Amino acid sequence: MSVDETPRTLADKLNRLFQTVRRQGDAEYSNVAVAEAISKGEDVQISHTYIWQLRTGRRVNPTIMHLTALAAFFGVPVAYFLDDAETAKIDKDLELLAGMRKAGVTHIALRSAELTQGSRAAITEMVNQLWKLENPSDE
Amino acid sequence: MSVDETPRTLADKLNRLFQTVRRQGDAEYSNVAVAEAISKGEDVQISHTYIWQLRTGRRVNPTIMHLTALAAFFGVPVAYFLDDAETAKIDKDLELLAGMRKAGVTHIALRSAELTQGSRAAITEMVNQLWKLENPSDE
DNA sequence: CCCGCCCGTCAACCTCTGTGTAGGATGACG
DNA sequence: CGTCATCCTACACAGAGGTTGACGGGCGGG
Repeated sequence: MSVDETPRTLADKLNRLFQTVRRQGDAEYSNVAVAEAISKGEDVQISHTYIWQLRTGRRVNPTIMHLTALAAFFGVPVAYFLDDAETAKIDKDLELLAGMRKAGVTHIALRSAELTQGSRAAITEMVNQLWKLENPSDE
Repeated sequence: MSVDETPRTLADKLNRLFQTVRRQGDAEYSNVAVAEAISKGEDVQISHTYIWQLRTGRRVNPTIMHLTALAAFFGVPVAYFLDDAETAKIDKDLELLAGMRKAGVTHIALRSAELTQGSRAAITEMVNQLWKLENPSDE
């Protein structure tokens, strides 16, 4: 992996962290050092062997416990290890909610929730009418 | 866990997702349904039993593989399960959905999102008027 | 009424994550 | 050169993560 490419695999991302996050005197952390620091600082145990396996791509599917501990140690959000294409895909789903809010729908919905049955029915009916008016083709 | 508190444990968060993210006809997804959907859609396998174990807090330390699959299915970023700040933010979105459904206004909100600017403004205004009418005391 | 269907629950089981332990390389110090 | 310290590598194994299969209960339809 070249330095200026964005890391793709979990191993790459972890190695990038070792590469950039160093201790005083710019010496890279060793696997053992990180393992000890984590096992001491957090209340999570991790072995230097396992860190090595993760860095070399021999293990690729850690539990959230270990991943969070590593992220905490290096001072990055856990999402650093997970964000990529996956996140992009998910973000599209969230667009619906975001879009609704941006369109001022939140306002409508929240207040509607506090309305009486009768008023709500009236609103519903009105929305349905408008919707039909604007979407003549759909069912 | 009451509906309006932000969930703390992984089990709570997962249950919250089941509670809010539903399929058409507002029926809650069953564990089996989710397991099948994930095993089919993503290239990750997961068993309905395991989902149950996570929901009931019997297992609390899943691997990133399963966690990402679950997050993807429910349309939230993986960070929802890991980062508490992220959880709170997203939870507010989920609350909106939950509140709307409880009040029977899912219909309104979803369709409003498809309306033109003008119609939406009209609805908003109408809701505000009704709301003021029914809640004279509040600001 | 009973049959089929799907659900949540449970316990036994199997796979793979994560550990213990040790070998070989390298460098510092005497 | 010998010793010590510390690193990365390797591999077998313990145990936690995840699955399988079965049981009992609720519900709708013939």
